[in-house]
Amino acid sequence: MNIGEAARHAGVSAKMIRHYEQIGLIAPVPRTDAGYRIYGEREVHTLRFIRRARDLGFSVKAIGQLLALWQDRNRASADVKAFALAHIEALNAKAAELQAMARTLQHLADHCHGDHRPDCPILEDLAGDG
Amino acid sequence: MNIGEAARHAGVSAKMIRHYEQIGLIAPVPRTDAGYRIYGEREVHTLRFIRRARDLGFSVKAIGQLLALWQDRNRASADVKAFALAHIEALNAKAAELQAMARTLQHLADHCHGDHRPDCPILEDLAGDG
DNA sequence: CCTTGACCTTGACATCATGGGAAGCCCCAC
DNA sequence: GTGGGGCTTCCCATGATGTCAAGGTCAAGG
Repeated sequence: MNIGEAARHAGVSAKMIRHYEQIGLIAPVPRTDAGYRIYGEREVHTLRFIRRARDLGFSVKAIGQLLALWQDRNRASADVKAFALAHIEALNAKAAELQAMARTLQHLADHCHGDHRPDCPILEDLAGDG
Repeated sequence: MNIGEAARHAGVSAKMIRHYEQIGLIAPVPRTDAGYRIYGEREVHTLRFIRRARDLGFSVKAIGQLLALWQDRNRASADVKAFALAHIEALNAKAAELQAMARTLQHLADHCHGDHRPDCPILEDLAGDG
């Protein structure tokens, strides 16, 4: 199977597959005489794993560790769980940060007339005039 | 005032001040004979505005628009408000996305024993085995 | 046999905001 | 006049992805 087909099956762009190979996240695959990469079910499976991990917000570096855990038959589920919980923490922290920004801005917007007049507490706050 | 002092007063790194100048977010300032940038209160005020806007999650491009609104005495507060509300929407959407990831992962983690055994629904889900 | 179109290859560049570092000039205090 | 710290510019790196370009390849149809 060529890279394009593998990409379609895994839900990852061909570009990213090459990229993942280049940064060492996945191992290089065999090539045809013409230099075309050849993929099998096993590789597509790995790519799908990567795709799902990405959808859960894991960084490529973290995905590398997840792949290592996945391929290690002797890992303890506790290790995986700890890894996941740490990521959940990070996700929630980031979400909270964004919500705090939204709350602050909402508060400012609530006090803005929003009409044709120029006075605006939003800009006044940004300018430090408040 | 030199760039370092301006940076300290505004809470922005000197590196970023030069960058903001280079990308046109702020106007070039006068220089000494030796080529040192010279800043006054007015410039520091603008830099502080930029810093606050960044803290609220605005992109540099958006900050450019905010600066334009700030310096336009004829703007309607409605324009500023609409801009802010759109940003609030984006922030909330992003936060919701992160929380959805966290929720999914938490659900998987809840079903992981987290002991010495290798079986782990988290990896199984990522692998598509579920 | 040749063309056409779809696909593959590599490589370079862009995004966005920020930091790091190097080479070299400048200023002030001692 | 020297030492240390600040300034200048320029280049490189991050992280994940996309775009574009130039050129090779393959399969199908005339």
